[in-house]
Amino acid sequence: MTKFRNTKQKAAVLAAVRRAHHHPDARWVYEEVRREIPGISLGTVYRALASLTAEGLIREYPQAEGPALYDANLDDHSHLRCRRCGRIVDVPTVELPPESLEAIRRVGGFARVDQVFLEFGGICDRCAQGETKPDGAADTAPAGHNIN
Amino acid sequence: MTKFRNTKQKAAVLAAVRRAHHHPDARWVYEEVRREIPGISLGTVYRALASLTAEGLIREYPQAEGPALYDANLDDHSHLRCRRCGRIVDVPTVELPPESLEAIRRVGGFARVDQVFLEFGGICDRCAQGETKPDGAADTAPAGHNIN
DNA sequence: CCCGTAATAGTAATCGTTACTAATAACGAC
DNA sequence: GTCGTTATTAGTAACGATTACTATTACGGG
Repeated sequence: MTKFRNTKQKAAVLAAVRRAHHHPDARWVYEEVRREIPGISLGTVYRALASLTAEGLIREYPQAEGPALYDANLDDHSHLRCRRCGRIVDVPTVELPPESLEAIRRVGGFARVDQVFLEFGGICDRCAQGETKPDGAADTAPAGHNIN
Repeated sequence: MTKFRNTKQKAAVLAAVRRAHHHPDARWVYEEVRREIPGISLGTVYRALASLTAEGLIREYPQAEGPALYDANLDDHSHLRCRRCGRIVDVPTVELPPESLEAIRRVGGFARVDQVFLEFGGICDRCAQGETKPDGAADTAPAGHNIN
């Protein structure tokens, strides 16, 4: 095990991530912690976030587009993202049938398949309210599988 | 609909993606096309890939880490990635039970949930061969859900 | 209280990608 | 075929997110 030290910068970063009521990125944490420690550097925030992730105190969600997000919620959960406003909410994880994973393992020619990365996309209630008839085209559409 | 023109650069990019027997990134396509059109610029490759994606001729898979990958396989499929060597193979999509999606929609407070982003992780056969007893620690471990 | 060394502030550098510019070439009209 | 418009190009600069570097500071075990 590597040696971790408890600095006030790291503590402030952890506190900021914990009090966030969303999934903050490094920049948000930086701005937040700066109110308490004005001289902190962005690099320190990045290092603290990486360290806290390594310590298992927070989770890191690198995104396909945009900066990585951080999450103080360590419980098993998936993310549901509104492709209109980008808002992300935590939702329970969906268990995949073991036989599906076995089929995937077999057809993929793998020794084992032991990770599932799952995310959901849709339109949140708020965005659905002020919605015009023709489904706008400026939506975020990451790689994945559309249904309906 | 926007107007698309057929240039030899774009055709060469499409051909390169189609003949790739893996999921190439922009750099690979660039090097590949350069053998045919030495003067092509990397920016043109990026623009061609974006254009072809918009035309629906290829698919783009932006990744959490590293460059976006491109795929000429338009069939519905998911990706299985070896966290040792990074190799990605296509596997059939797993259908999620509609009641799970409905539960997710409800608990998330969304108007609708119509996208699922799914990826699998594991160890491919090749990497499992030359494997040392203690499960090495230098593995790629993106955000997701571990099983077992 | 002291020392080894992890962590820091500040800054430069990296990587993938997009934006900009003037020049070129597709392609529909004639 | 010729023309004109305009999408596309080559080349390069700029961008955002992140990491690397360096000298300095400060944690925390002994």
